[in-house]
Amino acid sequence: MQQLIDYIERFVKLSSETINELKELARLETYEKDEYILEAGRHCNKIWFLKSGMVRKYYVHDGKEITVWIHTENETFTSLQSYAQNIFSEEYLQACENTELISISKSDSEKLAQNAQIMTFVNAMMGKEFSNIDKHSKELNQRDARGKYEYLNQIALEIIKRAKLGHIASILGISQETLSRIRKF
Amino acid sequence: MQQLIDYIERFVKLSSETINELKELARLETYEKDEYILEAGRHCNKIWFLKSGMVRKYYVHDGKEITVWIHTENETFTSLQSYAQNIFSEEYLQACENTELISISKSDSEKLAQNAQIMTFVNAMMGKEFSNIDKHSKELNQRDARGKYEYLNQIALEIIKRAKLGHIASILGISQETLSRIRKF
DNA sequence: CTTTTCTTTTGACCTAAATCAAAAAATAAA
DNA sequence: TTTATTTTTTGATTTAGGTCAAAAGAAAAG
Repeated sequence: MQQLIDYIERFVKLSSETINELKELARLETYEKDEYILEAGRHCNKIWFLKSGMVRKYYVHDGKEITVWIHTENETFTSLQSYAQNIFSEEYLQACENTELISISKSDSEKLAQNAQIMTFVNAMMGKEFSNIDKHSKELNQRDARGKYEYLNQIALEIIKRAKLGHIASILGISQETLSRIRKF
Repeated sequence: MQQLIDYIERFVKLSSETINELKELARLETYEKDEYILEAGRHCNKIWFLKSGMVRKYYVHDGKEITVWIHTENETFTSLQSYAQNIFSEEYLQACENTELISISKSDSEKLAQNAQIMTFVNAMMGKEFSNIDKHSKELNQRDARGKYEYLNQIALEIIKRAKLGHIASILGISQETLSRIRKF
C-alpha cells in the first residue's frame, strides 16, 4: 500500500487523513499468470495500481488478439472507455505473470472525489494517461517497423525486456517474424 | 454563441446563470484561410469551439508536416498536451478555410470550473475526446490503407468531403498517391 | 531426464504501398 | 482570358514487411 501512496505523492502531497481514507478503500488483489482481471463484455468499475507483475490489455479484431499495451510495476491502468462511459468493455486485461494489484472501485473513488488532493492526483494521472496515448498513437502511426521498435525501446524498456515477442509485435502493429528480424539487426 | 450553448446542452442542461457566465467569458475569433490559430513553440491557453470553417492540427517531423486531425463545425478542440501540462505546443493549428471560433481562455475556464454544470460538461467532453483518440489510434494502427480510408469515411465524412487529399492521406499515414488510387476504386 | 507444447528464428516468396517522375486537372493570379 | 501555381491523377519501379512453412530453442508437463 505504501507503494501506491509513494506513487500518488509523486503527483500531490497527501495528508494523513487522505492516506487513511485511501487505505480503507484500496483492496489488494492477486492473479496467477494467464488469469483475467477483466474480460470483454463486462463493465469495468475499478482503477488498478500495479504492485508487482505484468498485465496485458488487448482486444479481439477479426478473431485476432490485438495487444494494446502492457503495464508493469508502478503504473495505474483501467479500461478507460468502459470505466468513464459506463459501457461494456471491448478490452481484456490479463496477467502475463503472477501479479499483485491494488484496486479502487468506482463507487469508492467517487467518495474520494470529495477530496481535493485526490482529485488533483486523478486529474494529473488522467492528463498524463491521455498525453501518453496521444503521443504513442502519433509515434506508432508514422514510423517504419524499426522506428516503432526503437520508440518502444526508449519509452517502455520493461515491455521490451519482459513481454513475449508476439505481444510486442502486436503493440507495434507488425508481424512477429519482422520483429524477430529487427532484433538481431 | 447560441451554437456553443446548444452544443454544451447535448451534454448537460445549463441554468440561465451559467449561460450568462459563459456569454461573458467566451470570445469570438475569426481567421482567414491559412492563418494560424496556434503555432508550435507557444503555450496553448485556450479551448476553442468551431462555429464555422475548418481547422487542421499538425506537427512537423523530419521536416514533414504530419496532419493529426482536421476539425469541422460544432467540435471543440485545443492542443491538449500544451493546455493540460503547461508546456510548449508541438502542434500547429491552422485554418483551412475562413473560420469562426469561439474561445475560452484557460484562466476564464478555471473560473467556470467553480460551476458544477460546466465541470460535468468539461469532463464529458474530455472523456469523449480521450475515447476518440484511443479509438482512432487503434483503428488506424491496425488496418491497411483502404481500411483506414473506410474508417475515416465512416466517422468523419466532413473531413473526407472537404479536406485536401494530401492532408487526409497524412492523417491516415499513407501517401497521397495511394489515397488517390483508393478513391477511384 | 524425456516428451510434449509453446515460442522464436530462419528462409523463400509475394503483395501492398512507397517513391520517383511526369501529365492532367483545378484554382488562383495577372 | 492567359499564365502561373497548386493539387490530383496516372504510370513505372522498388521495397518494406506480410504470409506461409519449417526448423530450432525454450519452457512446461509427464
